[in-house]
Amino acid sequence: MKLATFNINGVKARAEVLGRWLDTSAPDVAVLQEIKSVDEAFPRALIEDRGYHLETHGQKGFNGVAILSKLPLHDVTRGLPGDESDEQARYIEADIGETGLRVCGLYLPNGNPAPGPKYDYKLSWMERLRARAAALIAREIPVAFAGDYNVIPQPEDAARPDAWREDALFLPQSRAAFRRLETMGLYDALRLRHPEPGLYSFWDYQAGARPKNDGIRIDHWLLSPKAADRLTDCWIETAPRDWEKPSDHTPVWVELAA
DNA sequence: ATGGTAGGGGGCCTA
Repeated sequence: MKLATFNINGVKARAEVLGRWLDTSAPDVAVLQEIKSVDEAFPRALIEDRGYHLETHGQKGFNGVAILSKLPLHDVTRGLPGDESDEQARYIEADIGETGLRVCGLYLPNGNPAPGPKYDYKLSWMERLRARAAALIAREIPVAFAGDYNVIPQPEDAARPDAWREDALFLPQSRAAFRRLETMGLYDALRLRHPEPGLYSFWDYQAGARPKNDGIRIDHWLLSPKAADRLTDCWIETAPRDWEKPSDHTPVWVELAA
């Protein structure tokens, strides 16, 4: 079973890219971030006409996540538990068919400028994610947390780490919170298979970042022990970043044994 | 040190 995470940066602006990607790469499951659409305006036919089940958690203007799957989606949860006052649409969970796998799609807050209230929100959101992960890991089921974490875990995850030293994506507290997810028993799938530097999932639209390969790795799959046991491969699909009218992110994949 | 690009919504915010 092949699963991908893809920050598409606007589902309506990305209809052509998304359709082409589903047709050619054919994920069994995909989580999408930054759909930037309310649920009623989501172009469902784009997904459903290709044989996918679809669950969305959108809001007006920005943020918004979705999960699509060839197998039916069960027990869908919208919103990250832990703060009833949080109205930002950044999190969705669902069980995949009868596989026993639970997939969590997340769009972690950017956090800039730091310090400030946006950075405080990022760190508190990461603490809520840690608590949610602990609750799901305690069930001893395979769980996969995938999405745009807006965290550069290590210097080798950026072409120019020094340019990010003061950025919320690379500040020590952000990296420590990400490491905390790993030390509690979640595995960074890409690093289980690929220790080499220079693997990126995001290139800014500005300043020719893509042709210069001035990228960062911020889209991740974190796997619970039982999900990591099923991992057979993990890779970054760079081609869609070079298609016409691309997202600034590109898909990151895992293959899990059924 | 600045500005460079993109999407969405509506005359600016977020990234």
